[in-house]
Amino acid sequence: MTTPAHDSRVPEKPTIDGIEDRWAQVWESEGTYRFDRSKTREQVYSIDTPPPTVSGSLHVGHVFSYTHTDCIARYQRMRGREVFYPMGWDDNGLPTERRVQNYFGVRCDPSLPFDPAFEVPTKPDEKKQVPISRRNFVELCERLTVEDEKAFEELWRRLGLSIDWSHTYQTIDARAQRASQRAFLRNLARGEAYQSEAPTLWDVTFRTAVAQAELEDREREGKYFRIGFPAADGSRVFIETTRPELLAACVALVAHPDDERYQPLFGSTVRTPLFDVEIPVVAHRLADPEKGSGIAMICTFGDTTDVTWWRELNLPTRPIIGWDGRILPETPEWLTTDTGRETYAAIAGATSFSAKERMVEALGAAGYVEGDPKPTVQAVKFYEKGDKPLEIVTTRQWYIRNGGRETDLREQLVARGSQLSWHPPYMEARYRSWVEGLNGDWLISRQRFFGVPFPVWYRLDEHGMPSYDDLLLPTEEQLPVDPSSDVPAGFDESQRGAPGGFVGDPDVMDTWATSSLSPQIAGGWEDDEDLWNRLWPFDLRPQAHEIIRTWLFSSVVRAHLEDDVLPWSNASISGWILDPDRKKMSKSKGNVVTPMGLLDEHGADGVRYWAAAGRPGTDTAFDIGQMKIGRRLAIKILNASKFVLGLGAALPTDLDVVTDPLDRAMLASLASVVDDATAAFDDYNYARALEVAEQFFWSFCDDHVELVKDRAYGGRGPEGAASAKAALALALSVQLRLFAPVLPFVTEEVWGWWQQGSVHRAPWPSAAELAGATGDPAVVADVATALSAIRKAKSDAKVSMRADVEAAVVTGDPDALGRIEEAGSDLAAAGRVAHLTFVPAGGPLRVEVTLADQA
RNA sequence: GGGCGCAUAGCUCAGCUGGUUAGAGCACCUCCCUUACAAGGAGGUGGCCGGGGGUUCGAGUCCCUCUGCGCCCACCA
Repeated sequence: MTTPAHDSRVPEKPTIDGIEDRWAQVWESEGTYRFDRSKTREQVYSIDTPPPTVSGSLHVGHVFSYTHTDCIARYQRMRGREVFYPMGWDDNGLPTERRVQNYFGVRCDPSLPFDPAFEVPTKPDEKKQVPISRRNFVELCERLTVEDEKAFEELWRRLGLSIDWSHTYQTIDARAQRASQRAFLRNLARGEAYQSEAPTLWDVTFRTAVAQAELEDREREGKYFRIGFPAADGSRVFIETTRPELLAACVALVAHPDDERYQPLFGSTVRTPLFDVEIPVVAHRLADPEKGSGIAMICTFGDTTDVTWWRELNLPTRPIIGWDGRILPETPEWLTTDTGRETYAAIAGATSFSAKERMVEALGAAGYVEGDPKPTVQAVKFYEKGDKPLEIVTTRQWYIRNGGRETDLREQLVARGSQLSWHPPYMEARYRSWVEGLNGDWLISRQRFFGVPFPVWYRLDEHGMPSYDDLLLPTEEQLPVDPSSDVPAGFDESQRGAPGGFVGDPDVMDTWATSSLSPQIAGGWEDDEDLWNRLWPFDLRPQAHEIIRTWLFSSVVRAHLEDDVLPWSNASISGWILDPDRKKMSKSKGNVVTPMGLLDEHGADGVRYWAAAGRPGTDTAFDIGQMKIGRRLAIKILNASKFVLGLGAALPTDLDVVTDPLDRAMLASLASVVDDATAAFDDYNYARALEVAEQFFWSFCDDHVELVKDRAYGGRGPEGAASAKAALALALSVQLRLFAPVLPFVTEEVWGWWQQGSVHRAPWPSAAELAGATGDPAVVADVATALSAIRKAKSDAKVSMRADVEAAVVTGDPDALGRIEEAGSDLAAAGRVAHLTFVPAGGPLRVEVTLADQA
């Protein structure tokens, strides 16, 4: 009994145009990728899908990396694992806020009351943004993200991601808020979360604190000014600084303890120019004798080194920069002289830029500046999403311990990184160097609006001042809560802000504080224990390399603290898309070439082919050419399948019908391809799996199919035909399944012509199903070589491949000749050779071709 | 300053644990409308495998070093 032979389901003119929408609909209605939650943990393969930032643009980079994960998901599914493949949307946080501001022309002013009748400006004016209440603002955020998420979903479906669309989440939705708040409360209860009033890196544009992981250095041109500080004996101590505007915040001068030039000064004091504040000269190992004059001024705070000095040397705090990045308007109390107070008045309220100009002018006029300013290029810390240098201001913030201050925890987290299987392995180095280089705990609070609020209220004392040690917390059952509208137990709304009452924490969590819980959110942690136990810990975290320090590390921290485990066993790291000029694909280019446009033009399978050809972790050039090749491969699969099935080929129930040596050799060769592809996929190397399958496929089409064509048509009797057709059908079935993870549409299309069900739920091919074919793969290679030689003779003679050959004499070593002779009649038929003879001889394989007279 | 990665045909890249004359696609040249496919097929041109040392019977493949590029990290007065 065999599968029904060729039937009318094979179309006359097959095409790949338009098959994406058709199959996407079938997969949806059939529930092809629906997660079966009756399966146990051992049967499940769970993926912690990266939630894309929906307020960002749809970019070819998305298509690239999400295709990689989909290939793995499809492979695991065919291997028989029940794949949990959810989709999340990262919609909370600053990117959305910024997009809403620009899109609608509004800005959030938390002091305004909610306006139920608010309507967005008809013409957004970026210069004059309309101030609106926090609730109005959040509603606009939600309105816009819904649109963005639709666009992403449409793209993902069109690309053929095998996601279970019944498992989606948003990082702003109630489930994500509940998980974030619950995890935070547990961190708090265990002492892993704490608040602290401390110098914090601060973005003056967004007016929020920024975490170490969100910093980036940017080169900036600056100038060193050489400034003299009057010493007690009337001499001057010269320092060099790029930030003279901070002079009023100077609390000490510092030099290296071994620096003989300055040793006599340690313990003495100098006075700040113009401000006339007496400050000590101190010693610290971090002072670099090679830099500038070897002695530096310490200000509160110019950079993070200042913070270290300030902390370790117990220096006073004299901040002059406010939350808006401007010099504080009030004259500080430590300035006591008239000149000092006048000088300060001249810079009060100024931006640091103009304050610098005014200070340089004043210092110069008073003769404190020596020489001309020296230009320099310095690396300055920026918030990665900001465009003004960060300042350091002292604020009260929430932190989670991440090993930045404790050796034990840090070592545990480094060890977690070693337990994780990295693909490719060298990516672990980025993790380790980041964790080992941490210099503080994880700052998770942001002074923003569209995020998960801290589930915390503070009791107010009789003067209406919050007591930060007296936290009022919700129970886990109450979550999620918004402390700005919800009321703590035992209070009512009238007590908000009143003496003896309460006040809500105004801050929201950093977006990483939520997305670090993506497996918990997607997997139903504490909300759906039944689901959770079938998934946790996850099998795979796919992500990009630039967020190892943020998303990957913070996720490891949360799982380590909560459950003392790794959140997943594997991490696969994708590279970037590069411009043709080897630069990271820019936003502008990404917008010109829209992902949807690429899919329209090259087909989803074509685009996926390009993506899957990029090695794991490797930055890959954006290459339309590869997409065209992929599209051609898909069309070739369609046509080759049409041919095989058009012969009436059907899957054999017993491999004994495959009697011909060439057929058996081809199947044996395919078996080793299956082994290679399987090993590659097990190693998360979709690119290699594709490569070996593709290589086999082209030679299958060019050589094997051509060789057996005549026999399959019945040219040498029914037994030979049956062997050829059975082998072709089996090879087709195996190859369709090999290609299915990368080219889901065309393989499904062909599968539908002759098989039941979806190829994507069919078993991954195994060498075992080809084990009956105990052929010699060398036969394939040798016969192909001989066929090539005959073709070359025709090509050289500039005649058609159909031209008749009078005689072909094959010479070579006896073993090879024996192998070719086994397929001699196929070779003669494919080459149209009248007399094929074999002459054993030394040396490489040769074929002497005598063409028939051309009529 | 420390670390990671990359450097193979004009272009984009394979080359797994070292083993016969180094591969693919694109591009280029020549030819072929052949009944699966002209959105195709056949054949061909093209490479001191970044430079220099070393290990080995044998190195694109391992070691050292240099150069160039990219990225990550670093306390950037």
